[in-house]
Amino acid sequence: MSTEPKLSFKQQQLIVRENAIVDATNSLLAKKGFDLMTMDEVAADVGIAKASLYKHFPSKEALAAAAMIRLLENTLAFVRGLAPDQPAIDQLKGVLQWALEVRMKGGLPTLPAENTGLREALLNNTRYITRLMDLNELMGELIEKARAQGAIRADLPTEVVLFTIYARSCDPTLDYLRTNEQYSDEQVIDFLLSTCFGGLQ
Amino acid sequence: MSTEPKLSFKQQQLIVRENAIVDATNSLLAKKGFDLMTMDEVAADVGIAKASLYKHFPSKEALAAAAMIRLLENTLAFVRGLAPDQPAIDQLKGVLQWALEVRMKGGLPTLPAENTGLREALLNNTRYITRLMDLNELMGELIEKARAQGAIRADLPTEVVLFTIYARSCDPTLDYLRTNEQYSDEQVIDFLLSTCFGGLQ
DNA sequence: GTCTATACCATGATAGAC
DNA sequence: GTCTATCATGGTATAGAC
Repeated sequence: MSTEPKLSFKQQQLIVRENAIVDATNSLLAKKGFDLMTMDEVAADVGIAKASLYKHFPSKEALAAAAMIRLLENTLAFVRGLAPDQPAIDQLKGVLQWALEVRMKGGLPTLPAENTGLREALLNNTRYITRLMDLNELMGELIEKARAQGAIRADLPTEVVLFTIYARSCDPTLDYLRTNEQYSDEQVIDFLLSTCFGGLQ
Repeated sequence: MSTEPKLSFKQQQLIVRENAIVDATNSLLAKKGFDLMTMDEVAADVGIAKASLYKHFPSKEALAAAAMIRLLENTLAFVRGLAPDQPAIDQLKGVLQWALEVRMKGGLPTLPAENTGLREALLNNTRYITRLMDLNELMGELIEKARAQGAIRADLPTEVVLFTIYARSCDPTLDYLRTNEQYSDEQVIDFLLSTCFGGLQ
């Protein structure tokens, strides 16, 4: 993004360190969720003392929000990088597939769960909300384009389609099918994609 | 179920009290989730002291399990009461619709969230597991019948269909659409049912 | 079996030396 | 900015009187 060439060594070090912290947070958040993740664990995972964590991030909420914001920005970058001449419906499928692949590799679900302390914190985080609204707008345009092209049912409001795709990216079915070890990761993703867009019937 | 006619007054009182406790647990569990629900809240909601709670249920996990088991047993009763001559696909839709209506009225989602302390406790609760396996079997039979009748895609394993329906009964889309207040409860349920079985396309 | 009061512990957050 | 050591809070669970 920024093109300033000269960051002091100390500044670079700081960025690397903070990335490592967010990485650990990301992983723990995906594995245990916000409420069950402890700051002790994050610190231990990064290999620093807990007090040092608080020099970088003022609270558990802020730390988790940083991880969620990074995910959202990656998602935005992916959506902006989609081939614009591709059929809109294929672009939408590509977004969901990408989100599911991220989750398979230990990433976070796109949306925060409802019953978690994190949700309220995120709603008060303007940076997060801004990114989310940007994503909603981009996705909304794709959905309307796909509908105009006859690839999405006309009786479904844009909003319903949008939430349905978001929800599918967090679908617990992924975890259930994976613990079975009966299907490959690719198959599981195919199942989720095809049931989301094509339905069960 | 049991047909013994004579329960002492004290025993009846006990049952009523425990039902009230499970009611409160159910409601709080639906609203805040397992980790954020506190025993103080449950006690306050019922109108008894926290210590009294522990005379009825030995732990928070056991209390939450009781609520989940009651939900499972209600679900089983509903499935067993379905008209057997109805097309299997309609019976499946009926189950999902019923589960969504329960949730709308402040009930619990059918499955526990992954990242919650409750999940592990439930996996060690034989009573819960037994009920869950019973339900899985009944639903599995319905799914296979529906597939034989050509109403379910032949390329989807029974397991995938089963989990997809379960997951849909816990779908966060319901909450998101409801906070919008743009659609009636019936409309929201219709959206969820039709996207689940019919897909987005 | 209900209450009040409390033990006990996990965990988010800080103090203060280096 | 990192550490060790500590505080403060809140929440599960229990003791003991009635």
